Amino acid sequence: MKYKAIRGMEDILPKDIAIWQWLEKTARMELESYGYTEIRTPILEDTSVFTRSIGDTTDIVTKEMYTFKDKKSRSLTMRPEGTAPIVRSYVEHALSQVTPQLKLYYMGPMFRSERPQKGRLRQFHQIGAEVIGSNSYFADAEIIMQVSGMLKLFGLTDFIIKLNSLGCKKDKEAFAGKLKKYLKEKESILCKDCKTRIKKNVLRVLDCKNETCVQVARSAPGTSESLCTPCKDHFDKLKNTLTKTKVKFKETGNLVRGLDYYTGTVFEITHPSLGGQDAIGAGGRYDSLVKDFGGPETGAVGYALGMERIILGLKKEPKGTLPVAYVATLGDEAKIRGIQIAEKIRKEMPNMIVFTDTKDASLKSQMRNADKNNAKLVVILGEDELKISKATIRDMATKKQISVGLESVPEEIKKIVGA
RNA sequence: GUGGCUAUGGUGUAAUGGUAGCACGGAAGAUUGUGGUUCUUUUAGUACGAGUUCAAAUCUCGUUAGCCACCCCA
Repeated sequence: MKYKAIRGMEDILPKDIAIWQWLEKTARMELESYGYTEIRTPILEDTSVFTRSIGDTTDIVTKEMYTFKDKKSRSLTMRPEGTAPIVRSYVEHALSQVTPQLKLYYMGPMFRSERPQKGRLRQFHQIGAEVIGSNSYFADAEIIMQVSGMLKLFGLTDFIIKLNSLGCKKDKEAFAGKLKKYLKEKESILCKDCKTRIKKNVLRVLDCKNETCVQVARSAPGTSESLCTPCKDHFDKLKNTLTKTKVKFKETGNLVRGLDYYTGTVFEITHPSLGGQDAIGAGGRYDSLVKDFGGPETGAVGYALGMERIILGLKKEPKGTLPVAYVATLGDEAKIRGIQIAEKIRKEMPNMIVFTDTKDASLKSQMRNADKNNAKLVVILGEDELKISKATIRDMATKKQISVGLESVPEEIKKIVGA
């Protein structure tokens, strides 16, 4: 086997495509019913789009990005996530001038050069949504409600929405300072990773899995204590709204996101059946990002779902239900007529899949092929039929065959299918 | 990125260092124009590269890839 797909990048084969298409279709319908419209941004961006927004000390930026130079020595990066490019686009095209509030969704491949595992690829796919232009807790509530409903629509049941608030930029900084101070005192008993985290990304110490670190974190100052009054109010109202609208969530004080741009509300959706990579989605508020990109002060919330992980959590796969017809032909003359008849059936019945023989195979093997493709009926066209200008239609289930005029084949098929 | 486990036809599996076999799948056929069951035939493999040995799927090393844990994350 000489050629292989690049490590961590997978082909989605025909046998698996149905679930992908179904997921995409369902997500589109659901998101559009909430007033979201799709946005498509390029896969390549100027590297600084990500370094500035995600944070240049975060792991995503320091070791996981596919970054390279183009022929003119510009540093380009394959998008590791969807929010930063959207905000870039939002500011570039001054979309804040078009409408005060914009609801956007996207779906497509993202790239991160991590060590692949189950549920973790280097090219993976996300579905995401962003509400740009609202500071209100209600935007947070609606987006969480929406994602929760959509996951249920996908057929996922036992997911958990973890919820926390990091507070506004000031709160976040104050909290980081407080935490840093506290951890410095305990530094000697922390694990190696956490020691570097104190310098690079203090908040992450809170969700370290090391036992002593967990204990240290338990008595550390929590995010909730350092929220300013408006932030606390925002968070309380959000929780209240979710409770009243019966969206289940779990307040998780040590939930911290890995991307620097998050402020205020953060949430993470996990699914227990997925093992190590159990986060199927995550999101939060990023109120200063639009401004960081040079736009106006704009509140925004969003989330992203990992499609591969959702598929792993799904139990049943949907099956295609379109009826199938197979046009079996024998001889050159019949082949031509067969192609024409197939065309006619397709035109009159757009919801039917019509196969024709493309190999000049024997009738036997054409029948076999028809069966393999789950054909409901076969139109047989051979020399005998041509002589009398008729075609034979065989109902595969009942084995009944009828002889009909060439012109009326589509009509007869309609009768059999019951359309 | 670190550590561990693994690698045999398309898929799932077998082979004390000594003939790579089985099942499923694919293809063709079973008196020449009719599918699903059955039967026959056929197809296709030791991930890659070195080494040890008379002899390697099997032992050693390297590479690559997958899985698991960590890291991180969707």
